[in-house]
Amino acid sequence: MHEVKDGSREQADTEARIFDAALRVFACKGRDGARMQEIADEAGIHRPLLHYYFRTKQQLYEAVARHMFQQFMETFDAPPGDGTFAATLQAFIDHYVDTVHAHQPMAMWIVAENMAGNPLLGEMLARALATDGSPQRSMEQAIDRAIDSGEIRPVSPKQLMLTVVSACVFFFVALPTVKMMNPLAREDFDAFVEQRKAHVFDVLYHGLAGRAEEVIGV
Amino acid sequence: MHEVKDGSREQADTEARIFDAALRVFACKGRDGARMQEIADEAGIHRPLLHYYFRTKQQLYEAVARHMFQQFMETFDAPPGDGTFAATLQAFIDHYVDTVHAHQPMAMWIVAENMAGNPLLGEMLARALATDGSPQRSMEQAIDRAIDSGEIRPVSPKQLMLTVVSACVFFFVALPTVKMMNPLAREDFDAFVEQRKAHVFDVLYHGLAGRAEEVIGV
DNA sequence: GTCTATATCTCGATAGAC
DNA sequence: GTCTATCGAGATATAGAC
Repeated sequence: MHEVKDGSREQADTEARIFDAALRVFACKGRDGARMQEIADEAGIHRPLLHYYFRTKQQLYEAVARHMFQQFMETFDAPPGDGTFAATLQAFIDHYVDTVHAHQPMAMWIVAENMAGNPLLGEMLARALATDGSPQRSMEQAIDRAIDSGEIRPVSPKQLMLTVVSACVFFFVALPTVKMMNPLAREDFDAFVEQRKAHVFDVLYHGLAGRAEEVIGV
Repeated sequence: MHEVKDGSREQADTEARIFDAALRVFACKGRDGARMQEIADEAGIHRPLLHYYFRTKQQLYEAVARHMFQQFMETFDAPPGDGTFAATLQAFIDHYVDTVHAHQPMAMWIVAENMAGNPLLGEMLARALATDGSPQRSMEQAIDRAIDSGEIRPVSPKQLMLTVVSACVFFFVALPTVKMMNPLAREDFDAFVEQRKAHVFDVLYHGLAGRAEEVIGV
């Protein structure tokens, strides 16, 4: 911990660099599609070091998968709003997008795992649901309360949750296509992300039609 | 074409069965993650037949990729509505979901291709944008017109397109997770899909807040 | 057109020098 | 802890019998 090696500080944490590289490669290519060579290149080290630190590809994958699942669970831990559902929804959207933005490989890994049909994600989810209770549960309850109180119209909480999450995540797993179709996304991605958070809340909460019968001046 | 072989009609179109199997496997696992053996198993034939019909894995992949890109382009060919933007949006959502529902591997392939960062999709898209003009262009124009006419509030057309597509596609690339969190999705998927089409239109067009100042009786 | 057998190459994993 | 060299398993691709 207190060893200081002049200019070559990077080598100090080879394990972390391998882990980080594996995160990206496994997320993008999936467990079977990933190549140990590619992970080594990404980490800037030679292949045998992967085995020195993590024995096998499978063990490296599982370590990475556990980490990404933790990050996935965090996406639902939005700070509470100020009482109104509008604030709760805005906070949820902001937190969701920010978390995925900070951990893009996690989003890709979730999708890759789903598409490949690996049992690993399902097992982790089943365990999480059994212990913590459904992670997205508190948001669904907030939706129910908002409907009961009359703040929002009646909608299916599960469908709404899916819509919100879809709107917050999908563009991260289709980035090249999105950037090709939206100049802002390729020229200033951070600005695009901020615009997106605002848009998603705006269109979901207020809708496109807005208040057609709105009385001017009220 | 007119050869009739008693009970063994299945063998007639081996090539199509290989193609169809390759569609599913490449979509789920990506180009590098897919195994020729798995495709052969999925098609119910022996491995060498894959090479008899398509020479190499790469050629087989490119053939299915071209096919899936065609299907992707079709997702934007929604029938015109009856003039109102509401009808146009509803028609777009219905068509989008139905097309992806009918061609689920296509949706997974688009996402896998994006995540892997293969240049193939980018090249196909660039060519399509250069010739046909942007595929989603007509929908964006419809949004612009609806804003100008005052039918809907001003929103970014590109953000709205992304939101609509996200809401229509994402659940297909995260099916196991969605089914784990939504009983209807696993017990009656077709009913779930219909519910989803209705929900997406409803929440996007009317919004959650609805008409807060709505005057009863108007 | 379809199978069996086999050649070739890539990838994961280990041994051993430094 | 990191590199070079190499083994063995698994994957793609082909040859040749039927």
